[in-house]
Amino acid sequence: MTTEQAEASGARRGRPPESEEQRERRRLAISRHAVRLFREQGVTETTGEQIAHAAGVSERTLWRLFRAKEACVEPVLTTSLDDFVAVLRSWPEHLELDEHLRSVYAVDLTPSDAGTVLAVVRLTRDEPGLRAVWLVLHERAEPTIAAALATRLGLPVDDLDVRLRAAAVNAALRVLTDELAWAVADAEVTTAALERHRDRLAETLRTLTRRPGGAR
Amino acid sequence: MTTEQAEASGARRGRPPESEEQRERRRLAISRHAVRLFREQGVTETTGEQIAHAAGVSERTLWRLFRAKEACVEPVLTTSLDDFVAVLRSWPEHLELDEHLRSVYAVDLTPSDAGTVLAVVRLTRDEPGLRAVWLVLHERAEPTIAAALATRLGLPVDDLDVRLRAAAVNAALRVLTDELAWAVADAEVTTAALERHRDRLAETLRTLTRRPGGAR
DNA sequence: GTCTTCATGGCAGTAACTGCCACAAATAAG
DNA sequence: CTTATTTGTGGCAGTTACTGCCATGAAGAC
Repeated sequence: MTTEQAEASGARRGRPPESEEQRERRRLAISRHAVRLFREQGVTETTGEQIAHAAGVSERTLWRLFRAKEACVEPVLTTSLDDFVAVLRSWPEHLELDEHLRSVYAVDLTPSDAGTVLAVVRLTRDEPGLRAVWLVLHERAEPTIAAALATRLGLPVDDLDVRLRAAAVNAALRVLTDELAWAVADAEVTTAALERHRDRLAETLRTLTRRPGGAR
Repeated sequence: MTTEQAEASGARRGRPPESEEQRERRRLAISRHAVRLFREQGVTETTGEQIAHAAGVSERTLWRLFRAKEACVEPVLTTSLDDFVAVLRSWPEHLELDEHLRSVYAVDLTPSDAGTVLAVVRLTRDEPGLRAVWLVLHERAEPTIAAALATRLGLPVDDLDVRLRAAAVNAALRVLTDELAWAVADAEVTTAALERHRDRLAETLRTLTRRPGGAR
């Protein structure tokens, strides 16, 4: 039996590959260790060996899970973006985005990780490598934002207007998350701060996501 | 005479430091070599040693001028952003931004470098390191954009609304430049393509930069 | 049990930088 | 001109961030 046939029929024979979710969970666990070390001693002062050791994994597998040292913060940072994207996906037809946001977007960030995410965002100000990761992650989320807007506006996903709106939404999310990160500084993340953040976001997105022509 | 006194009085004593413009010109010259090599053989296949040798400089001084291999494309890429920022700075009070753009923004890009810049932008699609540089450069231009908008709107530069608009303008510029880069592909950059680009940019920025309240 | 596939860790190697130092270049003062 | 002073340059050693290769263990199907 050739390999192609084995793949064609669902007949799997050896050890099954690790599930995507499991892999992501492992990456997230390592990511937390990396973030802690980066906060404690700075990025350049933290070596890959230290991260690997702290996470209880060999340096070799660390480089298999992350292409670069700075990429170790990706899983923590994406929790924030994923939450926002999830809200977009659940956007019902009969609501404007700002209304939907105010109703379901309780926290913008998984509460348990909110402080950690915002701490990393603050780190990105002085660590150029981390800033680059933050920006790349944001841009990576843009097609998903565009997809949501496209269905909403009844336009193709690659429509230029859709992409421009998605980029604007994305930029607003970035600026406001930065603002939130520095507003809370190193203090505890309060519900009030998160609500203020959510309301500002809703207000900004309201004008960006309206259907052209005004009336529904 | 102590050092502080020497600095306080303008009495300089040794070899004068290189001017900022001269340094930038040298960086740009090296940048063109790096871009050529990156296009010919890919980023990972190009070593710092090759770039340094091609530019006629030692590897040591290459690393003094650029913090990382990927940063070698910065000077070429910034020519494009600088042109746009220059237009913003010359924005007169009596015009809307789209009108101003259509009147002075002849090419968006220094003609001599337009093709090179757009080639690098296309490279950023598959080279994550270069994409990160492109995004970081864009964000670095944001405060300048915000400053122009702030004077225009009569608001402080750190005002949140100003920063949000600047980010949106910035995002639009990025999306449209990407679009232009792929529209022209590897063909010669035509005037028609550049005009279409400029008009789309003007159209998009029109709504983003209007003074609130409608009437002038 | 065997066979197959997948993940890990170790080890060697390369490339990307950094620190240090000696030297050349450029200018002012004597 | 010589001397003193400051700045840029190149060479070399050293560290760190990775990559390729291989042997080994783990997790299933048969």
